[in-house]
Amino acid sequence: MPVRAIIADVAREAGVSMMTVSRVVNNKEGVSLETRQAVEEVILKLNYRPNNFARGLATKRTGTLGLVVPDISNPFFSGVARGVEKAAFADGYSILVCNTEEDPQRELDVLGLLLEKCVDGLVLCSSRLKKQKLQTILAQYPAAVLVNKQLEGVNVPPSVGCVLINDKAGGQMATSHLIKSGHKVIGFLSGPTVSQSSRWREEGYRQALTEAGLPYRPEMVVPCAPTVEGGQQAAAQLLAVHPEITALFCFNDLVAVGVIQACKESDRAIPNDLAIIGYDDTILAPLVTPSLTTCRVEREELGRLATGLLLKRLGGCIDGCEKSILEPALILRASAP
Amino acid sequence: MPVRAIIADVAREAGVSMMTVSRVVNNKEGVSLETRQAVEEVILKLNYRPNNFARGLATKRTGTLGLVVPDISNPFFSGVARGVEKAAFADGYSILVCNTEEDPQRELDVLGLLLEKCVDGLVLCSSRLKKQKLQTILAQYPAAVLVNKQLEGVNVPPSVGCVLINDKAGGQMATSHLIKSGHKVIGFLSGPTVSQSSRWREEGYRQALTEAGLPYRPEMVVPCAPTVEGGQQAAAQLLAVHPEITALFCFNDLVAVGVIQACKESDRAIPNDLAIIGYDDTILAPLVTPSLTTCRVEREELGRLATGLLLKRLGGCIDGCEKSILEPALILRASAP
DNA sequence: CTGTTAGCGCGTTCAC
DNA sequence: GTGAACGCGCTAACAG
Repeated sequence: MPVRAIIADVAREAGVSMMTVSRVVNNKEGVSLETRQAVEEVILKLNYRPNNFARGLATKRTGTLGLVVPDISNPFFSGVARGVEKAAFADGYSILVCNTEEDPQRELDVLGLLLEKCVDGLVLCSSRLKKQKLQTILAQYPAAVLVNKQLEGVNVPPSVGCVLINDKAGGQMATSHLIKSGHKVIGFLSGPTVSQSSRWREEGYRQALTEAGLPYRPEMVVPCAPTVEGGQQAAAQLLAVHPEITALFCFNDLVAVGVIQACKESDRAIPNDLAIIGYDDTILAPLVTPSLTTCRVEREELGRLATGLLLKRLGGCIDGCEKSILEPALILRASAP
Repeated sequence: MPVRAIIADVAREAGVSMMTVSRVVNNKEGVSLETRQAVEEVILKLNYRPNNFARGLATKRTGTLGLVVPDISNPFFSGVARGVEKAAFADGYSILVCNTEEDPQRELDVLGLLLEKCVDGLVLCSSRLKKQKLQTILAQYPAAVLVNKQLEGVNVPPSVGCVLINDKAGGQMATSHLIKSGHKVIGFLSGPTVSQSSRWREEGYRQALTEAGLPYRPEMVVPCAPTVEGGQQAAAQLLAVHPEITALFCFNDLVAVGVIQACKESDRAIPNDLAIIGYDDTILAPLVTPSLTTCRVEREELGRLATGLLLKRLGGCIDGCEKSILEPALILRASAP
């Protein structure tokens, strides 16, 4: 690796002071056109690049954002990451990505690490930390935005914002669609019991039933692992006990695919014997057979929203931008037309 | 945000010099047990965290690696990213992730940006840059590893390594499997013509045919967009012209799914009328109907390999670790049992 | 075992 | 319009 030119090299070569070079690099006023051009030539010639570290030391700004996700290989979070990266890059920031592996201790570790790296701001997705602990940590950051996790109460640092998915609306939308199609007995495979999203979706499911004058029956709501297998097992059991069910709303697309497989085994036709609605609109949804009706969550948009909020805060806007809400959209396909 | 304690604060509070604090923080020798404990207490009390920037300025090491991918939301690259992050984190590094959006200019931009951020090393996936340009840039990095791109010749900087997928073996494996199953007329939907991977897979395809004494017929190899639609169109056309084809090897799983859809339209039974093999083993493969036989590429492993190579180089090992090769594995499912 | 000195590369303050 | 001096927070090299 060739030795890198530093600002002093450029200054010497151009016969000016370091200060002048600095002004040119940062596009500041107070340099004559000729001087500026001369310096720029030397910069090109020496292939000079300012050292972001030294700059950060002097300015207290690093131009780096932290992004913490449970697992970057999960399509949901990689979609969010894309949105974050796009928005951040457009504003001159780069992002430091860390996985928590769903492990609270590791989440603590990476949060500490990002602090040492002096990120200007933080986007934290689906935190597993307790509110108390989370607040303490977030307070050390210049600014932070939580995705998919609500933090409420008097002790929330003013620098913390959040972006949420309107899961209640999603649940309601899906359930209403099934009701409008004539279904009267609708089950909900609700995913992990610890999931906040699951609760909100159930809330929407429940409200749709109530508004339509249909009974809410707790035995129609069964938790399951958020996987194909989880959906398959839960559906098989539920349908065995309650064959009167004609439609299932599912926690996510994977669960819905599991239901499709269960139907194949039990020889049920979709959507005639059983209508199915998933959640997320992953790449799977249009490709499985039959294609899946699902609630679309714009993952990139989620990342963009979060980053936008964060950048606003970094720009000085502290109040009035504490929360954004992303609305899901129902995408109709063959499994519940 | 509370003001952050710095090393001087700790030193003052503990009644020692900054140097002693530094030694404690970095677990260096030369500090008595009591002093060490006293300092550690103050560190905890003040919640002191070293500033990685200042440290980097002094040591020339930042503890940060750059990861450049075409698109982090592409499951292939997010899988790789996971592997990179895991391996990096285990060694105390964090990663700065940038997307190129398949745009060479943007690739140049992010490569420059990462240079300014003083990353210790770089993992660059599927570069679209010309060799000449790439070499010039990579030479400025302390160390770099290319994924899925070969860089050969005398001018390759010694600090550059690469990790490749044995696509020829993959193509051969898939084609041989079809031949063993009795197929004699096998087509190849080869994906984008610019793809290096595509060429290697075709090479393997060709070799398998030749070894089995079957003719290689160029008209059986048709390029297509690496998408479901691309596969569907290409398959429809190819099968219309050459109905004698009984098996298709596809550039990737998406293309294979397109072929499945084409078969549905033309009422061909899979695998009886047409056997299909995909590539990558994405999440889709086991879930579509029929499930897809495919060449699995361990994406996380790819990332781990790349990072391992990079870290070795950073550790000083310059020769003898310039190349790693990842072997794909044939996963048998219903589309070509 | 511990502290002092110097400097990493850059931007800010104030002079000229 | 330009430059010199100082400091950001930390560590390497050298003293004590």
